Amino acid sequence: MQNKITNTLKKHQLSITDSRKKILSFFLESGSALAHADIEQKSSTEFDRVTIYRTLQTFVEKGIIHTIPTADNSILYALCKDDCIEGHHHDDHVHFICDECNSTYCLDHVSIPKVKLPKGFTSVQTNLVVSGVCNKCEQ
Amino acid sequence: MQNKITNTLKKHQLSITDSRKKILSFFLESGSALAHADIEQKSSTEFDRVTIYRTLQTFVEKGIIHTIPTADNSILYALCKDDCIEGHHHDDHVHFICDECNSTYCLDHVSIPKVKLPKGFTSVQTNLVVSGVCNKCEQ
DNA sequence: GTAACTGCAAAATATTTGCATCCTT
DNA sequence: AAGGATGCAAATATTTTGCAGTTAC
Repeated sequence: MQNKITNTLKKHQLSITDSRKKILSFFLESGSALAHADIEQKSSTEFDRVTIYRTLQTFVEKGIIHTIPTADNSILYALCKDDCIEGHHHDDHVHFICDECNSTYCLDHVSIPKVKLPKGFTSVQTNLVVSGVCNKCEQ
Repeated sequence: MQNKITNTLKKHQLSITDSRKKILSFFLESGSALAHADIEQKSSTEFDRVTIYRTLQTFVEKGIIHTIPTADNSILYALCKDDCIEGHHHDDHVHFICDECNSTYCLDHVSIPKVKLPKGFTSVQTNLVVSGVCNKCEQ
């Protein structure tokens, strides 16, 4: 785990610092998407609010995480798959938000179907967010 | 136009006030989605920032407008089609954001294809946002 | 040693709330 | 007249920026 973390940071030419390691581990452990507030809560007073902002921003720029648009306007961040190149995300997968537990998942193996746009419209990127009940809350 | 506006407000049991009429007219005129900031800019000093917040919130509650999640975390609002019932939006259509002119459109006639979710996941709502180049910026 | 990163303080921005006043019905 | 809507002020929350001190390499 610690190895995976430092490797990821190294691969993106970021220096290995405590806050970066910690924040990255939050994502790996949770398996779901996190909001700025989630991280702040998890970390308590370990590091500064500002550091979280800057770290998340850096991670997005480097292609380690990506943002997920949500209906309620909170920004969510989730780990990118390995083939996200710097400045060029491959986010064409489905995001799922559970209405029960409020977790957000990247359904990487569910791909977004092509949609037919009206004449004159050209698609560059597509974002699909499904909300409902996840497999943990099901029953 | 003025008729349509007052009718819409009446239909949702809202009292007809200047700010509501004005804000509703912005949506009808623009034809695309608007952010809080857009409205503030259009209205200049006609009415208070707080009134805009409250009006947008009321409109969303009443089903006159709905929010659109965007990647850059700005909240956008757009008119609902007539069959949005209070507290129960029918937003299952595609939203399109133009990277050139930054306008957002509701493509009401483009429906969202069903996606197959992993076992245990149940879909309640689906949100599809496509970004690219719109028909006005095309060429 | 140097460049990059962090923490703190503070500025800038965005959003919410309370209350008195005004407007719609 | 009564209830709802607005404006203003202020409280709260969120995000950004500058700079000095610290840390990674």
